[in-house]
Amino acid sequence: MDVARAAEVHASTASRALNPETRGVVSDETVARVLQVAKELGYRPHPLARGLRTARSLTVGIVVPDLENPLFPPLVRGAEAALGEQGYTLLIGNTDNDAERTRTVVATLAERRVDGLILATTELGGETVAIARDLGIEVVLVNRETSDGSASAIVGDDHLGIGLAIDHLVGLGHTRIGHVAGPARLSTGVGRAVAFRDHLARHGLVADGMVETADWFQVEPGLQAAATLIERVPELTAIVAANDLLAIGALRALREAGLRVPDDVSLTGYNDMPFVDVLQPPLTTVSVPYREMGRLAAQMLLRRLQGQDGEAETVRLPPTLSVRASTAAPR
Amino acid sequence: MDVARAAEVHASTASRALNPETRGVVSDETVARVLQVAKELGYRPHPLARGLRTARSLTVGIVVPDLENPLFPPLVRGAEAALGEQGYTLLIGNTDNDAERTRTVVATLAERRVDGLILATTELGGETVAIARDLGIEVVLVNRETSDGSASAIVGDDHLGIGLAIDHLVGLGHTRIGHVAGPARLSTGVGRAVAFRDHLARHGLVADGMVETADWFQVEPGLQAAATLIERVPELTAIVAANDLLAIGALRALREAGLRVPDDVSLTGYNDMPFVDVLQPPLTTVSVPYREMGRLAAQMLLRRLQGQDGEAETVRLPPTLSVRASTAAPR
DNA sequence: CTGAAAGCGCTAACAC
DNA sequence: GTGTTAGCGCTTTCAG
Repeated sequence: MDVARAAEVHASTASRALNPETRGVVSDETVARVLQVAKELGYRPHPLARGLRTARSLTVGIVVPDLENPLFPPLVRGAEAALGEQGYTLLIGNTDNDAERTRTVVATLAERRVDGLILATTELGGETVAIARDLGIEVVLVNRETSDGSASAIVGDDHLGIGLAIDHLVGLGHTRIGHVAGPARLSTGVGRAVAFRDHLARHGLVADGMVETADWFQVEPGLQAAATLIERVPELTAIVAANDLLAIGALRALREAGLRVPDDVSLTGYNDMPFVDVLQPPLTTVSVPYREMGRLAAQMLLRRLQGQDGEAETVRLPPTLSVRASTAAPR
Repeated sequence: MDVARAAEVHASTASRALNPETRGVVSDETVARVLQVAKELGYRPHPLARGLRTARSLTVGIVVPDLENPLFPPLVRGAEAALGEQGYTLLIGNTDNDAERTRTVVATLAERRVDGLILATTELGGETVAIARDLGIEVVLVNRETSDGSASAIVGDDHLGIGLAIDHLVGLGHTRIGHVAGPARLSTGVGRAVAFRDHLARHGLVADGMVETADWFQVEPGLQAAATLIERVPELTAIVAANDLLAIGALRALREAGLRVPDDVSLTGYNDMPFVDVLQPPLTTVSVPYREMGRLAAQMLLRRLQGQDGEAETVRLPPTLSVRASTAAPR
């Protein structure tokens, strides 16, 4: 260590002076000299060497199924910002929704000795979580949770979000409200469908026969499901879609059926994806604070890494409703 | 190294057997035994230790201005895929378009000893490139280039892309074509405006007075610029927007002016952002292969890291035209 | 073809 | 408060 030589101290003393944690042990004078010299020499610590010694890489991995799905970038961005503040760097892995790739990606990140892992993958048993745990890697889930709640998670409060949409529609006077649900194998699909039924019941409305399930969170399945729904229940005046892509599909189905939005049928989405505000009509949708979720997930992970392990906790962030022009009072 | 012990060879022999590059030096029999044992023991090499010794981290950083801009995720994803295939991992840094943050992010990644850097930041002198070079880090630019062409870059061929849009419109019979240009301080803004003039000239059409510049690649500035343009040139029958957001703004401006798309005025965008195909009308736009660009940037970087430095080269990828319903023959 | 020895840059345990 | 010593896990000379 050339800094040590230049400051005329031993390498270990220099190391202690450079590290805020151990700095207290060194005399103020020495600390000052070392820092001074380090600055002059433009000293940059070598994280690989440090990591080799301390078994901590100051590195966190984030695993997403599909970065091109507009839901994930804000998550990644929020996490990156929070981690950067604490001197951590973010490694990214994309799994293409493939279980096999998920395993490889997690294995790669584990091999890289990430200190922690933020998992945003969708269809994933507790399996991956267990693997990570075995390797001694802290895990925080984001936008999903394990069924047994054994892992810490940051999720949006879907029950509340669907409630916002329904309250809004009921407030406008709608009583025949349908739901284009997401796939039953995804927790978001099921959860929102359950919430839909709960909230209708709360308002004394019937949900039977008002739900049609799309088998994928995509435009085309949304179109299909919505078409089936409006054919079966022609008297409905509003549709709550389980996400924005399904809503876009529903919008098309309605248009193809000769129905106008919102004049004939009101429509709501979920997620507030970029540019749903420029659709025709601009979509009323539930806005989920994804960036904040990424941020919180990172912070929770860091807290756990800094020792305060404690119980696994699940934070459920409240969404808000972005009211736009796709909803109106029924005729 | 427990693998070595179990295989009853020296650690260095095991190391040689495990490394494909040096494997030839070891007897086939020994190689087989070591690989066998390594497999049984589930041996995973420790990249930090290796990196410490070899001064290579098998890590690449990507710097983007704003991951939430839909242009960047495909870039990152393409890069991640290509790097993963070669055993490299991707570190991500977001700069919020801030020069100061760009410096810190690059510094952090450099400190992490990334082997190479993919830079997708927009407004950036050769400064960052120079810094990285000084630190001995290979750099490849993506979606931008330095003015002097000193750094390797993968970019879209904007001149060709604008040509596709104009040829399409001219082919439909349009002769009075306007341009909503992007900001003059961005290379994409200027480049596309120049291309617009070139291609009109090629078709013997006049560009004078047909260009209006938006001062930001956003919906609102697009609306303003388009409004000004159609007021000044009411006889125009088509607008080429310099990007999709500007096109969405133009769509609104046209609608507000009581003009229908494509009946009264045809409209084209640029980038083929997610969901412009679900606009009303679906937008005809120039589709840029961003994922492919990310992929190529990563591959070019890897090639340079593997020694074949050579000259800096700029690859200009041809875009394609996605013809949708926002363009039609003039009345 | 294989073993021995050294060292990448840093930090932790142990002296003094 | 500071120096000494050792070692993280791996690769790379250098011998033999």
